[in-house]
Amino acid sequence: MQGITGQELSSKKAEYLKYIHMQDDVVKTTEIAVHFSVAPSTVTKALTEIAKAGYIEHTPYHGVKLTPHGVEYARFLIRRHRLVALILSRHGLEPEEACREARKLEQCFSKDLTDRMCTSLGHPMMSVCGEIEHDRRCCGSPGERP
Amino acid sequence: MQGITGQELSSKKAEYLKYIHMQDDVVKTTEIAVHFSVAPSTVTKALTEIAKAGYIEHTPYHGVKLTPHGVEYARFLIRRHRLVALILSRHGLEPEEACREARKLEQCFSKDLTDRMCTSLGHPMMSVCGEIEHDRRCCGSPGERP
DNA sequence: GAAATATTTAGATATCTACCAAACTTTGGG
DNA sequence: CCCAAAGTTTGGTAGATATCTAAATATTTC
Repeated sequence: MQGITGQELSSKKAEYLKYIHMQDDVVKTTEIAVHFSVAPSTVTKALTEIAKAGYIEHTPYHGVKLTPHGVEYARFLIRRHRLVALILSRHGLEPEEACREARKLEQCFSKDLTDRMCTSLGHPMMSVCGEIEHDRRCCGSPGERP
Repeated sequence: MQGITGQELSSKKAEYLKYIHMQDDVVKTTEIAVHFSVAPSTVTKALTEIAKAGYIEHTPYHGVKLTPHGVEYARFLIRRHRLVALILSRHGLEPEEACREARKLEQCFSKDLTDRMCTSLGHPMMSVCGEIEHDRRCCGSPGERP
């Protein structure tokens, strides 16, 4: 997990990755295409690129599955989203709005910035759009140091 | 000032506009080119587009000057930048860092979001990189209502 | 007024993003 | 085992951004 910048994937691709992570099973191209209202070929192209970057395993005709690296990255993306949404909600936005606006902003937050905000917020457990999962190694969370 | 979204200009162009606003006089192409380390022709092209959008008056060979609309917009850009930097600094970033990171994020903050954060912060007068100027009509600042 | 300087124009390159249609391949149910 | 449905590949469109070089043009300065 060294060297994450938070900008490895375009925001659309990051949305795809988060979506894949949030499904239980192997995810099929069509499912993603329907969910995001785009053509299947658009999804295939994006998946190919995400796979090339090492976040998913794409078995043609059979769907995609996150790699361990992908799971780690997706967790970061979701945590980042929820932290940004939390901050927005603390500045007067309603949960819905905070979540929606966060989706526009989060792309620009680096891993480092995300971790520092997380620390400054005291590693909160809840945001306005879900739980925030912390990981020993993902940020300076409690318990990080031996 | 109705209908500002905050995304009217690309971030580079917004940087040019802010720079122009912060100079006293008419600003010359070369000056901008040197400041941002790009070729003069790059600047000319950008200025032409900014002028087309109505923010500056470009007298070829003689430099640029903000229009009233441009002044208003540049003020918004600077206020937005400083508010974002302020929030970051309140989350543990040093002034320098806050200002630098803000430059990466600010582009995504809409006028509306900016105004609401401004309100929630109590219309602060100072940020980490300069004063925050409020305007009766730019946000729900004190004194807005008769 | 000519030389030096500044600026603009024109023409290109490059990258990224996102998207679709059509042709082709695989799978899986019957 | 075949065919329709699902999925993929290929090739193309489109727009935005940002950049540069080289040539043309304008301005300034001596």
